[in-house]
Amino acid sequence: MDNRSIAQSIAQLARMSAGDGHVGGFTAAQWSTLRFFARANRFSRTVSAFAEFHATTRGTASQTVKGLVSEGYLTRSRSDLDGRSVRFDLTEKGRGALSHDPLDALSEAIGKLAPGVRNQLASSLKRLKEEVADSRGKPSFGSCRFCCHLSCALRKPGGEPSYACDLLDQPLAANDLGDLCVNFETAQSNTAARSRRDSKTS
Amino acid sequence: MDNRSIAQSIAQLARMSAGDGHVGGFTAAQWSTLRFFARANRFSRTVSAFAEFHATTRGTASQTVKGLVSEGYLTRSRSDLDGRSVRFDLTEKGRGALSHDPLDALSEAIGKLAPGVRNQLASSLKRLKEEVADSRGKPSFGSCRFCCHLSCALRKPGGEPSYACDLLDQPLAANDLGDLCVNFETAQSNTAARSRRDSKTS
DNA sequence: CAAACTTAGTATCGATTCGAAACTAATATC
DNA sequence: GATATTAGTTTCGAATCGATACTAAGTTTG
Repeated sequence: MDNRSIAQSIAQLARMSAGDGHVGGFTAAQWSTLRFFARANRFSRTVSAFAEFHATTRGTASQTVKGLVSEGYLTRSRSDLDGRSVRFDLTEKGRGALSHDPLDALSEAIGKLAPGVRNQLASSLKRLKEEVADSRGKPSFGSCRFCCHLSCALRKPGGEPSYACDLLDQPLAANDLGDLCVNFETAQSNTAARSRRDSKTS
Repeated sequence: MDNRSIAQSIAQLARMSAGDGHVGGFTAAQWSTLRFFARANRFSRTVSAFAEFHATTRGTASQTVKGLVSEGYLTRSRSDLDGRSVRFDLTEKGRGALSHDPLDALSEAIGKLAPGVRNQLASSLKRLKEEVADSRGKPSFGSCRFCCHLSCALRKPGGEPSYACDLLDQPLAANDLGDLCVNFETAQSNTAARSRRDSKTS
């Protein structure tokens, strides 16, 4: 089986699972939006981050988000620190909608894999995501748990550790370590993210 | 990493790679169409099969195919055996267009994986595709090589083997064994395909 | 063998999505 | 303080989507 066939399998699998049109009252774009805002951390629940994640323009992303806000699945709130920034949060209604996510068919199939195979798959996908994102000069959206900007400190010996993001200089709750972040970066080869960031802070 | 996150990774990876809008002069739907007709065997290069593969309706699929025919990337020819059936074949122009496939970024990333990891990935994806397709009662589009309808005969001892499809009762060239087929079915659990077929031939 | 049904493909419709580009407003940089 | 950048929105036309209705060829069935 050649590389192209495998790549096409991934594309087909995604298409098959997400459905492309209306499933359960939402379009594919809307499902993707709900999923993103359910899994993104508080630094990443913005139109821009979602546009990056979804590989679309901010304009298109804004439209989709706007629609979901007006239907009560997301709430809109301005940031105190940056007057330009707007954060969107999933409402209870939004969280409820995700219990009928068409992607669950794929999740269940993944759950049936042997644990070793499943983990191998997860790590391969992570690797591919980083590779492709890097080649396009885009962020790959990983979780803080595997990010090089995560720092961990022990307040008192034997106590529970406290976490923080070195890049944004913000505290992180243990619960949030699995959430997606736009600023995700690995210690290794994330050349794209590095150059993107360096050009900013130079 | 939970099953949902892995599923979302697959969706994101596909989206990231295929791009969603115009890349290199083609829309996402057009790229997907070109890719399908490049890899499907002669029994499967139809509007219906493509609609199944692409998880869309025949109407939508017909539109996309029509556009590519009028632009010279596909040719249209009626079947001799079944007057309803129409087959579409990639032209040289179409084949040339695929040399700039945006999915190649993903293919290359896959090529960088260690051989064992790569094969494990391929087999996991195959498994997932079958599982999800089965749960939706749809075909999963595998290649004849792994299909339970493939039969192999040795004409003369020491000579090259000849292949055929037991289901359609048609000969298969050795070259075509890797192509995608709508009628793909494994010996194991393909209950959906079986019931679909059985209800037809009962 | 003819009526009823199924299958393959096409056409048309309105809703939605898409990217591109123009725009507002807040923040950075120089 | 002028200029550039960033976050988000709006508007536009083109393309896609699913739903539905349709034609024509093949199958089943009574």
